[in-house]
Amino acid sequence: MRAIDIRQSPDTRERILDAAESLFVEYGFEATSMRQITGRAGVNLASINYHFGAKEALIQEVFRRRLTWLNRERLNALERFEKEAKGAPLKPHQIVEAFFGVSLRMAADTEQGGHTFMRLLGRTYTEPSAFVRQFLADEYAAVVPRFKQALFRSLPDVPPEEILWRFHFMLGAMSYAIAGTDALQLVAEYELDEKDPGALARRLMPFLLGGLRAPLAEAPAKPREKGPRRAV
Amino acid sequence: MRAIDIRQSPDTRERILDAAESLFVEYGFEATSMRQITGRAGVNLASINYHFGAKEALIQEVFRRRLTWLNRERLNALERFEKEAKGAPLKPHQIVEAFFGVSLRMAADTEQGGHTFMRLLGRTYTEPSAFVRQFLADEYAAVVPRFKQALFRSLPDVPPEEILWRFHFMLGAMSYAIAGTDALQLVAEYELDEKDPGALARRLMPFLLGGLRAPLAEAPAKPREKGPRRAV
DNA sequence: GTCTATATCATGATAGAC
DNA sequence: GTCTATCATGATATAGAC
Repeated sequence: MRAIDIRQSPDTRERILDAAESLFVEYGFEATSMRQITGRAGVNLASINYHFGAKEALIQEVFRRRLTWLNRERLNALERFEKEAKGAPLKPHQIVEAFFGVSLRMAADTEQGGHTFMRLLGRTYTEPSAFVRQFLADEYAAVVPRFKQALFRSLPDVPPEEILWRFHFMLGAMSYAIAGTDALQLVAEYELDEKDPGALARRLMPFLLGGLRAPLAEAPAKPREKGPRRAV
Repeated sequence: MRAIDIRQSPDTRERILDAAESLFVEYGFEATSMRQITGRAGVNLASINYHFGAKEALIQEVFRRRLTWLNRERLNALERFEKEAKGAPLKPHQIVEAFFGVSLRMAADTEQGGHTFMRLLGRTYTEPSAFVRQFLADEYAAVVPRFKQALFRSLPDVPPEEILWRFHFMLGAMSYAIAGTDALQLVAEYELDEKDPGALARRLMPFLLGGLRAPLAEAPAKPREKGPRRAV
């Protein structure tokens, strides 16, 4: 009968994951040493290898722990809307809400580490490391096709290829908006309303929808078939 | 009277910068060793320290070399439009063209390494390393205020704070679109028209403008003062 | 300016006592 | 499961001959 040591709860494994997550955001994967991680977690150096085997496996577990949940939530949200719609195509704002709204809500959670994780995730989309990229691709394999289909149905007049590009652009705007909070200071020397965690979502969602529904650009070289040629 | 050695031109210094630039994109700053750089450049290991002093200084020089030019081009483009306008506010699309169009044109240059550099730059906005962030902030100090002012004048009905957020979002969409070409495969398993270097600009610019000019979100809690309440 | 050789240090990983 | 001690490796940086 042993009392739980307060300083040790949550358990070692979880403490390592939390410490690694926050350090990866601050310094990146490569620049973060295992000594830093175990130092911040207050555990022994060897415990990382005991619990995870190697640093690479630890990195993957940091992502898996939250990403699986996040993607299930995204699918749940999408399916709720689809149930409501009873077979009709969804509205673009519903699809955007299901995918990006869920992410932004996670990013607004500064208590349980959701914010930290979303910053990390955002930076990781442009991460060069091959094994991380492969890992992300696998985790998204179940989600992305569903959202693509929903967007195609929702915007039948927009060429599918264009929709994919814009999905890509939206992902970029969001990732960067979350990950690059520091980069925000490049643009605004004074502080914006960062303290309010909901502010980002309220500002970003209209931007995303505006971009998604923007009028199409005209084809590059091919001249219009009808109507007069514009004089240059 | 000595003939120029073909294998050695351009000179050592430039070869190091080119090799470093491409390796930084592939592996990141920390993960790229000086041995890799000198290896790819075909020069001696010690030559980095001879020419640049330390790795950190090399990193800065990789950026300075192109970023100074890029930002001057951005300002030139802005000033050309302002001259044309003769004191009138610029159109949003002109400002976006001056800032992002110039970047995208550089990103389309796959011959002289502009593409490689813009990918690197995009990733670096979310770079954790403190000295890189400081360096970027200094390089942008002359440019950003000018574009902010132009945007404020161009969109007098949009609150300045909102404009800054949207500038931030645009920067994110572009950075990510350039940096995360690999992440594009997350969304589109088949290849989009990446080969055409102008395609990105043609697709991205409408998206950016659509986001920049999107209707404002309503204030969160504060109810509208005029007009009927919508039934939920 | 360029090379070889090396100093110094931090890293990821492991062996083995407890 | 947790610790100490240690290994092997690869990192940045430099000294000194040419």
